Amino acid sequence: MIRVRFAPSPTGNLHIGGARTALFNWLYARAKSGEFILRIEDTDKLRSRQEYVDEILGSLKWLGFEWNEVYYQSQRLKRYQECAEKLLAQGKAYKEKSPEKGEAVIFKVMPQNIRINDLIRGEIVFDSKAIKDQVLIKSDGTATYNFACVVDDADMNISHVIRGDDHISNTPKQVLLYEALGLPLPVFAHLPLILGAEGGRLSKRTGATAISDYRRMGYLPQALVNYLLLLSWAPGEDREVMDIQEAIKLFDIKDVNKTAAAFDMHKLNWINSQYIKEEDPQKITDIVIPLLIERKYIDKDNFDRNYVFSLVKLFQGRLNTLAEFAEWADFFFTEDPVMDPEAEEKFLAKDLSREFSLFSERLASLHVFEVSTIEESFRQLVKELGIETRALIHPLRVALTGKTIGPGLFEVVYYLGRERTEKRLRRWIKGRS
RNA sequence: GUCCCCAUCGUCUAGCCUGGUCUAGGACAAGAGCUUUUCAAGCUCUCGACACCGGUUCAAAUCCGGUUGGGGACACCA
Repeated sequence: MIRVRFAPSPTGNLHIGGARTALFNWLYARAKSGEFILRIEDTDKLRSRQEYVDEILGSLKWLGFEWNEVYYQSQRLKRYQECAEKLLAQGKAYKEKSPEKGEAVIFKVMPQNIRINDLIRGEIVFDSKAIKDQVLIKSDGTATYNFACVVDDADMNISHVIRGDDHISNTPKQVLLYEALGLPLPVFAHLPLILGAEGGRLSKRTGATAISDYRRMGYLPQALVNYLLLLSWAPGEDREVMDIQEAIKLFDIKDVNKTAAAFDMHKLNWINSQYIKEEDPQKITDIVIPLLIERKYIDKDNFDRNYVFSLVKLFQGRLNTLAEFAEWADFFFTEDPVMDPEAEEKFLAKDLSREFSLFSERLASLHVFEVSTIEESFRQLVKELGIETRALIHPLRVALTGKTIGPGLFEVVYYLGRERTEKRLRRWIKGRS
């Protein structure tokens, strides 16, 4: 039975790198009908925080990575001490007293070559000369990372340790501990790191950090997972946008690349836009409503869901993120549109009182107010005035929305409604009432 | 500094294992065009890479060595 684990430490939020490690573990378990175990590595009492545990668990759930079991290292201290005692008794470890800190248990590293067989990288050989004696139990009685990790992976029957590249140099230390404790070795697979856009470490500057931030920015979890999937792995046949079930069929940890990949926000945005286009507009409405409430565009207890739904359909094809919806559709929710000064200068500097009031009158006299009849009357008007369509359509859009970009004008008029349209036009009509 | 990992378009990658089918394929980005009611979408096209040097071989992106470059690790953090 394949058993893999994801072992975050709750000293920060779940970030892109961690999410990718979780994804590959979870995916491998699913692909091989194995089990995915979650282990919270909270041995550092000072830096671990409950709020981070909550954030990490929440983000994993949001991404869709359900786990079979969950463990907390803080609850297993006795077990680590027990194993340390065993090594002490066998003379493989010793105690060291330091006046400031107290007594620690330290593992004796014997000179030897250590070879590990990595599923992704093949054989790697280390000389233990470069490895110092390792602290197993700190003087506060808690276990160090490398020790707790080995004891846990063995106790939890982890068959494959899939983790980031940055753990390669921990591996020989851990192998030594497995051997000293007489425990069977798991298979190791070290994933290449994810780099920031400029090639360096992933940071706030090079691409936001926490997964919960991506959620807030209006990324769909399926899209984020799909993008992460494509970093250091390719399904072949030039496939890119693919649902997770398809990925489960095609994925194998052996096919993961060795090369680090840079995180590219552009491509994430593109994939997200593809998913937004395909997603059920009802679901998008569900996601977008809290964003609108947050901006006070709608009232939490009293809003027209159907209206929001219609607008979602209007914008769905042109969004990179759902946060953009709140940004671009703002004029549907406010009393007056926020004017873009440049757009105003360009399209509304000229006096269009006559044209605007004529259009306003035509709208008022419409028996049936719908997109097609609005368009008909507009085209008729333009014809009568003998002007170009665009000469009137752009100023109208700016007057109604404050922007030069957005959905089709007739849809805008329709969903704005007769009253609000007329009110917004009136502002630009001089000397008439 | 020591140890380890890595190296194909700006970015993600296919190809590498099992040399010839590679004047290196796809996607994102960028640029141009079509369409058009703006923006976007969509469609078409363009730009653009085997890090370098040497070796093996009839033949190297592919195998070997070195150089350079990038990344990571060297805690009583995880």
